[in-house]
Amino acid sequence: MQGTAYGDEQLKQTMARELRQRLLEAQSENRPLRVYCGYDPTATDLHLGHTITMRKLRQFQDLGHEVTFLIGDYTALVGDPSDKNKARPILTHEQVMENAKTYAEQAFRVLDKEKTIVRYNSEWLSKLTLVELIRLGQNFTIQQFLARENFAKRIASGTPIFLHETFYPLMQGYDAAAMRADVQVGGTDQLFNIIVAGRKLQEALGQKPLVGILVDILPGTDGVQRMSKSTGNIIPIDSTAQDMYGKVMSVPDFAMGKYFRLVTRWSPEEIARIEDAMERGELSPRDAKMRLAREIVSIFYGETAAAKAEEEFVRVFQKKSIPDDIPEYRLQAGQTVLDVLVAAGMVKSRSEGRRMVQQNGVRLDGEIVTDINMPCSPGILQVGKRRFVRLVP
RNA sequence: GGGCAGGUACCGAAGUGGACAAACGGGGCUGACUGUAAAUCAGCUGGCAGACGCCUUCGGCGGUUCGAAUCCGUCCCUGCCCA
Repeated sequence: MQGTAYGDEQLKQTMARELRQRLLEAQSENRPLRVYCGYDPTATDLHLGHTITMRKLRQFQDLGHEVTFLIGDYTALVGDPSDKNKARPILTHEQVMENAKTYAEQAFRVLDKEKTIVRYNSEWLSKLTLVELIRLGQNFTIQQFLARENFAKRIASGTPIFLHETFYPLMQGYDAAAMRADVQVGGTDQLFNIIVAGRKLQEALGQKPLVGILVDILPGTDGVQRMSKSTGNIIPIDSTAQDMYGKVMSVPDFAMGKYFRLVTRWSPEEIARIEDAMERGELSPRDAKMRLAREIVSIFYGETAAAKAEEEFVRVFQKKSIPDDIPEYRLQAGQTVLDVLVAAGMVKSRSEGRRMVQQNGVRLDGEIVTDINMPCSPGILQVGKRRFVRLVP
């Protein structure tokens, strides 16, 4: 149960006890536990936040249990109201499937591809009839839904709650029943969906309620809000080692503890050692964060790539030199610096390019560019701290 | 279905006939300082031109007016109260 967060000691104990029981049963029946976690493809990229549950799944997998990576192509149509203070934008099934394309592949950076079952919840949700839905709904009261903090807040602030949003927990709960799951993994925001909805529906359908494994939520690169594509604070899995290293370094110090605990392979003892050393001033927070960044990158890209990413980071940001690989842009005759900024996609518009120059944010071979109309010569063009393009004739 | 209140830029929120590309705050970006951290300070934050200026934008459409985010009509959407 390490790394879990229930926010309620009693629930944690109940779940721990049930998990033990369930393991014994499975053993005596000589079968693995059926474990799953669902991921709604509301965006294209999986990010570090998703990997917490994925690594929990991996642990089960390594212990010989049956793990399902469930793609919530149908639940994504509704949008989970759990973590939002407003309704999600409506996606079409086509958009969802487009997003889903790369989901499983990205997940295999953590999960064992050979041992993972990938399923889509449209498999059973698309066949659910209205009568069946009505029956599911009979297990819940409006009050139970309204008692949830996020709905209560929306009521208080006059923000709409659409009826279809209340279907979400039913749908997710039905997933658990359809798969006859023994264990479901999810973030703490899934408490209602897993513990209230999932378990209840399984019981209603004559199954033994599953054990919920709830893990803590990872904050994004701003250190405060949960990591989420729509907040724009994600560290994507499908990126580069350098990018991942840099993004981890940009996480505020105060959020490091969460990262230590949620996305490294470090033991609680190792984490305690690092935190003590920082506390006593023996380890600078920057160095601790570099260790963190290297650890995280090596999980996804291997130790060699992580070391390389670190070197690159030191070179570019600590020694202020230029990165190793930078995209090239072929200069055309008569182009000014401004033309190139726009043509090479370094700025969104000519106006933005002008602003960058005015604000001393543009450099050519390290020299600050002061004249937008300066004819551009080959060299390294830099915008801000991290946008580089090599200009070639 | 009825009454009332609303729909403004990425978000929140002012503006209620001209000085409005639209106050202010958040977010974002750039610069200074740094450890690509935090905090702080300064600037920028629709597009084209960058000198004047021009174009697109204030839920949609249509009107009134020399001139509309602001007035009128109509439609769509949301909240609250009533049924």
